[in-house]
Amino acid sequence: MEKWMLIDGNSIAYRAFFSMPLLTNAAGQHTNAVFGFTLMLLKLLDQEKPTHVLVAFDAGKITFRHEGYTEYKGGREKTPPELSEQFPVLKELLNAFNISQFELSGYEADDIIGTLTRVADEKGVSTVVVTGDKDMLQLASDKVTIAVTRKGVSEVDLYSPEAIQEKYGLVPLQIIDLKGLMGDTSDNIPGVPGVGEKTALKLLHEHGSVENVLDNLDKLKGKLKENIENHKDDAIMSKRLATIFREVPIEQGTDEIRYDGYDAVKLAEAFRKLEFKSLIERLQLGADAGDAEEAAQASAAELSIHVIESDKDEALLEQLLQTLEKTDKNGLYIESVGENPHHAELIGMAVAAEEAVYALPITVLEQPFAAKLRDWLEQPSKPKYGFDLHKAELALTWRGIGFKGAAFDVQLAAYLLDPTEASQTLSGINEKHSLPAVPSDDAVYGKGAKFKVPAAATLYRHLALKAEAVRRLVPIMTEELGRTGMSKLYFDLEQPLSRILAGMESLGIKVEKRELETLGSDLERQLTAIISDIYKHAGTEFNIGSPKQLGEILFDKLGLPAKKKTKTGYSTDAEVLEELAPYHEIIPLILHYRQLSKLQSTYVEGLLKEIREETGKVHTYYRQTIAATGRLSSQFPNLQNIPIRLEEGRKIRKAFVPSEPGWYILAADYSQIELRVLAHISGDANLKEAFINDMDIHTKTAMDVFGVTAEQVDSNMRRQAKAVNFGIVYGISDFGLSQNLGITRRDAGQFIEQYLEVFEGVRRFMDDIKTQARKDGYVTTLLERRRYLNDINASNFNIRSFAERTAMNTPIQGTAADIIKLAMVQMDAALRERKLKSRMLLQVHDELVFEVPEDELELMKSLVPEVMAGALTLDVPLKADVNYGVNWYEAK
DNA sequence: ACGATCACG
DNA sequence: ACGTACGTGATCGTT
Repeated sequence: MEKWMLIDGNSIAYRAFFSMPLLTNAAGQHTNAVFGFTLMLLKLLDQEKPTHVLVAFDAGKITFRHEGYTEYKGGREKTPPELSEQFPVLKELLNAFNISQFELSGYEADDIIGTLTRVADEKGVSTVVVTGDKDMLQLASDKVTIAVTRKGVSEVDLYSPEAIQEKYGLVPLQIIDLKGLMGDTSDNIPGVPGVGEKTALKLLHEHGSVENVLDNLDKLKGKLKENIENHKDDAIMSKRLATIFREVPIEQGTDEIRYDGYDAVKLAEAFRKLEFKSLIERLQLGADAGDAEEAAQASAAELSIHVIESDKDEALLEQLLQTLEKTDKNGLYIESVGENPHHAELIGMAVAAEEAVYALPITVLEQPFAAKLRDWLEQPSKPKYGFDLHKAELALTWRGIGFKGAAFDVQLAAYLLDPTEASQTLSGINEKHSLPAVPSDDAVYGKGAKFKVPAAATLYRHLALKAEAVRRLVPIMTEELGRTGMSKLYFDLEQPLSRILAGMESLGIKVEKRELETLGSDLERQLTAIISDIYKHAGTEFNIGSPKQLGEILFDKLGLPAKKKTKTGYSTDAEVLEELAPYHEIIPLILHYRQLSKLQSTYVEGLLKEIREETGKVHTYYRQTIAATGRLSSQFPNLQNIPIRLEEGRKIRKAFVPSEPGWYILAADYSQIELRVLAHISGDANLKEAFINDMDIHTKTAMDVFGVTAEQVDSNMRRQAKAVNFGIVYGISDFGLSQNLGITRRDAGQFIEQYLEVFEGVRRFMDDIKTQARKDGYVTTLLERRRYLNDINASNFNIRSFAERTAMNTPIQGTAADIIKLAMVQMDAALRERKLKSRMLLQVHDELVFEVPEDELELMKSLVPEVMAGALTLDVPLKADVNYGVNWYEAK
């Protein structure tokens, strides 16, 4: 027997919102309407046991009811942003429930439900309609019952036609007449003034319908008669407005709203995100929310853990290897201590295979009896499923142990699924999926100064739990990547790239110690001179590097005007100092001091510390799971921020040299990749044309914005146009541009307006991407990389504006990141295929750096830009410029 | 541990 | 009216 449940989504969400206190989760997302909705849903699913469920939503603001009565729903307060931000969340949650949703442009939820109840009546299917709106009572029939929420949302009153008769003395269709007479302030339906529920009911009991009341006006008298006479048309129109339209063109069959129960894993994940702990418990959706350690012990107890410590355990090892032979499903966890994998100490590993987990200290791998396990690690054909295999591979490599055959990395997958998720720990990912708890690393090892490797047994148990968690997470995350359209991005791009990055990092780049030392002593001399000069001007010695002391000297002692303040005191940043330059001779000295001491401490001393004694190389660590846009980041040392803009700093690049005598450094960088990407994704005809003709984009922008010819563009106009282009990429605001150019907000605003008039496709993109972000709660890049924007519907202007700029910037910056990553994978393949000796060393967001032997120079000069430009075909050409020299400085 | 500052794209 | 450009990491001084 079919049983349908049709829910008026907007109405219930509204009721829930106003009946619950404002709840928020840790991410600042309001959740009260979603919570109330869920309580109602769980209760009614249990009570009614429907076989089919549909939640209908209103779509858009304009419905057919507005035709002829534009004020419909006019007086209504705007939906509070705290509520509207919950709709995307609610819709996502309904997906986790496996409940169908429907909305149709131009119609309200009422009409969709009205249409389906008509179908239900025709088919004779027993149906319950859930709403907060008594208007819907007009749909009641012997098959259709209306559940109207009462006080909050979890209690409902059920109305059958009999119940309506009993309460109002009306048949269901007369509810429309009731509304026609009394009106409805919330929908701005006027009705007749002075007629409320009581009078309307009396009139209807006597005359039956609005029309009959109007035909029998002579039977009325006094003020009532006068009011109805004067508002005849209003009454007729109000009745029309209150009538639910039951002929909505719904195409799909009702089979599509079948409800077969929720997906516990998805639902648990959704509840966890929303922090509905009580509901997780109530539905027994996962591990108890109790003590993590306790839970870990409980799950560890169920887990059979075998420790392999010496050749006495050879039988266990054999058992592990046999299991690995039998099945490709495994979970590998390799533990290292320390942030820098090039220096990390490996302390142990665990492999989960089928029902058992095997844990061992890394030293075992170096013993002869474990040679086969080492082979397994080194075999590309033996798939490994792990967590942060990139780091593991590097740490193993430094220990002389090879690693090949990475098949899936839970950390990398988690990053793609939500690149902004702060907790990229295995424990966090595990918890998010409501799997048996794994204690956090902090809990086991302690953090910061308290870090300590625990006793062997504790360590093995922890590693075993992590390996087991990996094994369980792999299929879940593989499925999630598929569901979010990111399988290709993961398997064809990010995963291959992680191997390539590990290779680049192990290779390292040579840095001339002598060159840095020479630069350093030069800086030292200059700094000594500047420091004493500064002391002279200040009349006292102080720590110039202390913003606090500097502020006191400048603003208190020397009496310079303070411009900006920070949380802790005066701001003394370069922007402030530059404004102060005309007031005192000390200012340029301080700016110069800052510049030189930065070079000295970060780039000379800092870099020297990173050079490996044995090889003279530095080995950066590219992190693939940090940047929210999909870019890489670089650490220990950061080789993505080596100075270039000022000549003094640029000299640092002279120290970066090829590792083989007679070779060259070759650097290729994309030309205007972000604006080219913008041209493609916005489809702006003008911007596309500019790149198709390979014009100087800033000059072209200046021509269009200022309305002049190429010859008339002076350097200042070009500079301003360049700033506008930057602004566009960042998600423009007039204030931001005015700051950058030192002009008024008005002027900046006019610039932007001028720009958007000429580049109208860009304007459309900016508008569309924000709308789409509000609807979906995330934005994507060309390769479907995703970034969630939780704040896109925030009520706080600042927070929301930030999210909007992010919505505009992320597809641009992120697509550019996609493209250079593609180029890296293709370049790696090209070097292998052609068996070239040249090596890819560095990536700096839009630039790739290689070391190249002389006999490959000519080839590489054409190959690299060719591969980079051809990495992805867009509607505009991509372009890469190439340079080379005996060091990185000369490759310009 | 955190904020201010400044290096890069 | 609200007050900001997007994305990172290293170093220093202060708490």
